[in-house]
Order: sequence, then C-alpha cells, then structure tokens
Amino acid sequence: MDATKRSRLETAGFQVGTVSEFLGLTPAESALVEARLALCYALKERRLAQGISQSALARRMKSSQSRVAKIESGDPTVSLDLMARAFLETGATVKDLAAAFYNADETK
Amino acid sequence: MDATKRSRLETAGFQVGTVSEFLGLTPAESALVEARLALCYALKERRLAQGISQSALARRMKSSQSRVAKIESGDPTVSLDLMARAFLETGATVKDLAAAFYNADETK
DNA sequence: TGACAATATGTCAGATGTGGTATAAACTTG
DNA sequence: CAAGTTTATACCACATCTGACATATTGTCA
Repeated sequence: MDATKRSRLETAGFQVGTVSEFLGLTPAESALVEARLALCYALKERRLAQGISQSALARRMKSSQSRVAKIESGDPTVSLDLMARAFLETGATVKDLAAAFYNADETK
Repeated sequence: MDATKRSRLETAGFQVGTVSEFLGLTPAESALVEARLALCYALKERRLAQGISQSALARRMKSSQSRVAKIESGDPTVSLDLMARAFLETGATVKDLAAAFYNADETK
C-alpha cells in the first residue's frame, strides 16, 4: 500500500495497519510469507521470460499443471520446498534464489 | 549404508567426487541441496552467536530439541520451510535469508 | 462467434514432514 | 572421576503436502 492511499484512508477514519498485524502474524511468520511471495513472483517471471507454459514446467519438474498454478499463486498448500524446486527447475541458481529473496517487497 | 547416511557423511566433508555426481542428482536437485546446506549452516551460526541452546530455540519456535538438531544437520526429513522458520525465528530477516543463500558454497 | 490453449480451482489417496518422547553420545565443569 | 547440560539419533502417531485428475475459467486467434 502506498503512503498516499494510506493517509487518505487514515484521514477518513480508518486505522490502517500492516497485513501482518491484521492477520496476527509473528515477525517470523510474516517474514516467511514475504519470502514465499517473493519466490512465487520470481518463478512466474522466470517462466514467462522463457515463454513456457505451466504444463511445460510441470513436465520438467515431474509435477502437474494444477500444482504449478498453485505454486505461482502462493497457495498455502504449497511448501517452500516445492516453490524452490520449481524455481531451480527453470534453470535458476542458488544465487538467483538469493536475489529473489533480496528483492522481496517490504512495504506490506 | 543407505543414501541418507551417505549424504549426511558427504555433506559433512567426506566427499570424493562431487556429491551431485555420486548421488546422480540433477542440477536443480543439487542446487536445492546446496541451498539447504547453506541455510542450516547459517542457522547454526546465528544460534551460536546468540548463545542459545537448541532447546531454547525449539521452545521459541514451538518445536522440539530433537527437531532443531535435525534441522541443523540438514536431515532429509526436514523441509526447507522448517529450516526457514527456524532461521527467521532467530530474528533473521528475509534479507538475511537472501544472504545465507548468496554465500552458499559453490565448491561441490 | 467457435475452437483451442493456458490457467485456475476443487478434491483426495498416498507420500512426506512434524512434534513428542526416549535415550544415547558428546561436552562442561567442579 | 561424576553430575549436569547440550546435542544427536531413533521411532511413531498424526498432520501436512503432493501429484493426479476433473472441471471451470480465462485468453487467443481466426
């Protein structure tokens, strides 16, 4: 959320906290959510950059199209392991993984 | 000797060729192993720097000492999720996570 | 518009991961 | 050395994740 929108809402009487606060997440928990999001975005970016479909990626990693869709949408039934596997399966290196996390958005 | 013990020994420094070659891992698989190792080392470093025991960390993250031991030893029954949670529970940020991966050892 | 490809959503049996417990081994420290 | 602490290993009931499948929705293009 950008500062402009936030202050507009707040002057209108809404107390706008962070998503983490709203969901009652601990710092560690929200950091994990942040990391997961960063990773699934980075994955989708890489896949699209390679011009391949979810089905194609699924085949590569011996999974299914539906699971890849869930991975990219940050579905809670998807583990960080599977996200990382998918990401690395696109040819990404561990350094690419590091970069994905490094660029994680902090404005929550 | 099963594959589990073998990989534990090897990641502990007893490798002859590369671990990946010996175990017949794909690039993506070995990258994941690399990432897992980097993370569990970084975790142990952080915990020791804070001077707390495995039990103390376990309490913090609502797990058990035995599980923390497995996390730090890179036990295959431990998910990347749990490793990341433990790491973040030491107060680490997502950027610290990125750094842990960025510094992953490449001599494999 | 219709046909086709891509993506999303729901479900579930089987696979994998988890906390707890027990206990052994490895350190500390007196 | 013994007593206490920390860490490692083994096991298992229960929880969570996964691939596969079915099906719906969305996007594309002629």
